Amino acid sequence: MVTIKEVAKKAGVSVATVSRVINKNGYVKESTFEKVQHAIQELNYRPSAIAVSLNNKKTKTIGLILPDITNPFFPELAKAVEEVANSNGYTMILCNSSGTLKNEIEQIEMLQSKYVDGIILASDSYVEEDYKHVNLPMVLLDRGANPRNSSIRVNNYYGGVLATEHLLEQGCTKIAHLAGPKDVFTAQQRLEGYQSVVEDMEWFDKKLVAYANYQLEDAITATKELLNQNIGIDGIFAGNDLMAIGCLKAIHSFGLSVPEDIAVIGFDGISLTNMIIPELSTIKQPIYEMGKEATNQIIKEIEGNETESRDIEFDVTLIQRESTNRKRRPGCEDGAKSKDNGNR
Amino acid sequence: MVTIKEVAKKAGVSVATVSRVINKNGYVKESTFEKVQHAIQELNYRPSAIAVSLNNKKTKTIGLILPDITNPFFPELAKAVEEVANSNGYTMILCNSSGTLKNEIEQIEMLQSKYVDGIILASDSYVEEDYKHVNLPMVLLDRGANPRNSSIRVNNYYGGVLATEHLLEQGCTKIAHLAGPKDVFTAQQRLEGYQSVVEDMEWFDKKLVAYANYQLEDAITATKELLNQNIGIDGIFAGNDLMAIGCLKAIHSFGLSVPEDIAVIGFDGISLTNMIIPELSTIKQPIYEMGKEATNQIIKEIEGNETESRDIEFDVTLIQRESTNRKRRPGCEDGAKSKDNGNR
DNA sequence: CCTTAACATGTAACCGGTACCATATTACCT
DNA sequence: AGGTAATATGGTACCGGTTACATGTTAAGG
Repeated sequence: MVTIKEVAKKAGVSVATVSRVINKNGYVKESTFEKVQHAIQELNYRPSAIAVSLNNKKTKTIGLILPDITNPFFPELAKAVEEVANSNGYTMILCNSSGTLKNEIEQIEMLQSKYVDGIILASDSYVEEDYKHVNLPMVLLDRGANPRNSSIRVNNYYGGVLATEHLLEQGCTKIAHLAGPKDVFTAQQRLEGYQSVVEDMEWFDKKLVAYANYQLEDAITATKELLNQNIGIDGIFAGNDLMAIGCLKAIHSFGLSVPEDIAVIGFDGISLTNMIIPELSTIKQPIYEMGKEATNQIIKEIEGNETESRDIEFDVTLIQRESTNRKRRPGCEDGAKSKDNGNR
Repeated sequence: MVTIKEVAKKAGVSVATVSRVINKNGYVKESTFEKVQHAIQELNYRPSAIAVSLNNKKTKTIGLILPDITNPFFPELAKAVEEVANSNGYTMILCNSSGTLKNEIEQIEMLQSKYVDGIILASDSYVEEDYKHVNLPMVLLDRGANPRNSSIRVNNYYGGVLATEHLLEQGCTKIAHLAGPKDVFTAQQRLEGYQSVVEDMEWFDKKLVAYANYQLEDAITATKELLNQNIGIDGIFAGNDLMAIGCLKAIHSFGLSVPEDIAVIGFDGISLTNMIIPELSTIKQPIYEMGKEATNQIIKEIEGNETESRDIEFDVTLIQRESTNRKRRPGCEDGAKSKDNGNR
C-alpha cells in the first residue's frame, strides 16, 4: 500500500500539505493542490482508514447484531441498515448472535475493541443490567427504550388486536393464538393484544393459546396439538409469519383447507408471505423503514447531534390476502406492494 | 477507553511488559505477569484493534460482497461465513452490491482502504479485467477460478442434467426450462445441462426455453408466457428456487395443479423450498458448506499458508419432494434435513 | 569466584495519518 | 516604507499499540 509519505515525496511537498489536500482544510495554493492531486492519482493512493481512525477515534463503522440472519425478517432489515449506513459513509459489520446472551456480550466486546462507532442490537434476551458496561451509542430493536438507549419498534399490542379483530370480521367463531416464546418481549405484547379482544368472548378458552419458538418446525407441532384438541378452531393468529406458514402446513396435513376451514394470519410482513400459496394475510411491520430509522438514529447519536435517547414506534398495517379471505370476493385486495428483488 | 499506558502505570511496569503479557511472548516473570493481568482485569482493558492493525497491517476482518442479501440463498451463505470467520477470530463486513459492477468496485475500494485482510465476492458481473487492481486475497463464488483468485462453486451443468432427467423419470413428456439471465455464469451452465438432455428428443423446441432474471415476479410473467403457448408443457425446470416458486404461482393462476398437471423443480436448495405447499423439489447446493469452505480458503490465503489459487467444486444433490412426485407413492422421500431456525 | 547464557524489563522508533505550532511569503492598508 | 493580516508550507508530537535493542539481573557451569 502506498502511504502519504510517498505521495508527499512524489509531489515534492510535506505530508502535512498532502493531508490538507486530502481533507480540503487549511491553506493550500492552487498549483500545489493540483500537484498533490496528480501524485495521488498517479500512485493510486488511498488514505489508510486505520491510521485515520487511530487519530480521531472514529471508524465510520457500525455493528449490527441479529439473532438469526437466516430468518427472512432480518435480511430485509440488514439491507436497510447497510444501504443507509453506506450512503452516509459508514460500513456495517454484521454479527449473528444466535439469540444467546453470551454471544451478544462477546460480540459487543469485540465490536468495541474494533472501535465501531455504534451498535444496532436486535436482541431477544436483552436485559438492561447486562449491558451496563457498554459505553458507546446503541440502538435497540423491538425493546422499550431506556435512558441510555434509543429504541425502534412497532406497536405489537395493537397489531395483535388488529389481527384478531380481522379474523372475527371474517366470520371466525373460535380463534386460536400461536404465541412466540414467553420470555420474548414482542411475543408477550402480541399475545396481550389477542387476549384483550377475546378474553370476554363466551367461547374463549385458555386451550386456544399455544406456544412455539417463533420457528417453523415448532409451529407445525404446536398447531397439530391445537387442532388435535378438536374444539372447533376456525381461525389462527400466529405470532409471526414463519409460524403462520407452519400453521398452513399443519392444517394442510389434516386435510383441511385455508381459508375455508381455518383462516390464518401472521405477523411481520416478510416478503415470503406473498410467495406462498395461499398468500398469507399478515400484520406488516415497515421493516425497511425500521432499519433505516435505526441507522439514522445511531448516526445522529454517533455524530453527537442527538444525545437523549428516543423511543420510536412505527405503525403496523393489516395486509389482507388469500389466507383469511373467507368472504370469497373474487380478487381480494392486496395492500402489499411486491418488493421482491431476489437475485440468483 | 483505557489504554496500555494506564495499565502499565497501574501495574507499575512499562508498556512493553504489558504488551508481552497480552501476547504471551518474550520473557515475563511469573509474579509480574500476574500483576499485569490483575491490572488488566481491574481496568477492564482491551487492546485497541485499530492500533494493533496499524502495526501489523492485519485487521482480522474479511469483506463479504453479495448481490442481494434479501435473496434467501445469501443469508444462508452469510451465516456460514460469519460463523467460520468468528471462530477463527475474524469479523465480517457485509456489503450489498445490488449486483452492479459499479457498486462492487466501489465497495472493494472501500474495503481495501479499511484494510480488510481478504474478500469473498459473489458476483454476477465479474470480469477478470475489472479487478486487476485488487491486490489482496479474494475468493470468488460461482465463478471459474483464475490464476489470481480461488473459486467455490457447484457443478451447475450436472445439476441441470440431474433436474431434467428427474422430470423425465417422473413421466414428463414435454419439459420447459425457465433460465436465469443470459449473461450470468450459473444460468448458462444450468441451461446447457438442460439442453444436453433434451436437445435430441423429438419433442424439443426452442420455445420451451424462457428467460427471467432469477427473481420471483419476473418468473411468474415468463411462466405465464410459456403456458400461454399451449404446447403441452408438463414439466418445468426453473433456474433457481425463487423462480420455481414463481412457476408454482403462475401454474396455480391457470387453475392447474402441481405436480399432477405440471411438475416443477428448482435449483439451489434454499430452506424456503420445504416451507411452501407443495414442497418443492430442487437441486440442492451445499450452501453452508460452500460458505464455510470459502471462508477457510480466504483465511488460508490471508495467513499465507496457501498461495496458489484453488478451484473447489461441490456436488449438487437431487432433493425430491411433492412438486415432482407424480408417481403418487404416499409419503415421498425427503432428502432434506429441515434446518430451519428462524427466530422472530 | 568469574564468565556466560538465560531471563526480565525498560526505552524508543515505528506503523500512517492528523493537527498544532512555527516559519516564510505575499497582500493589503495607512 | 513599515506593519499587520492572510496565505502557504514544513516540522513534529501524538493516537495506542509492537518490537528491536539496550541494559540489568539471575542462574548455571567450570
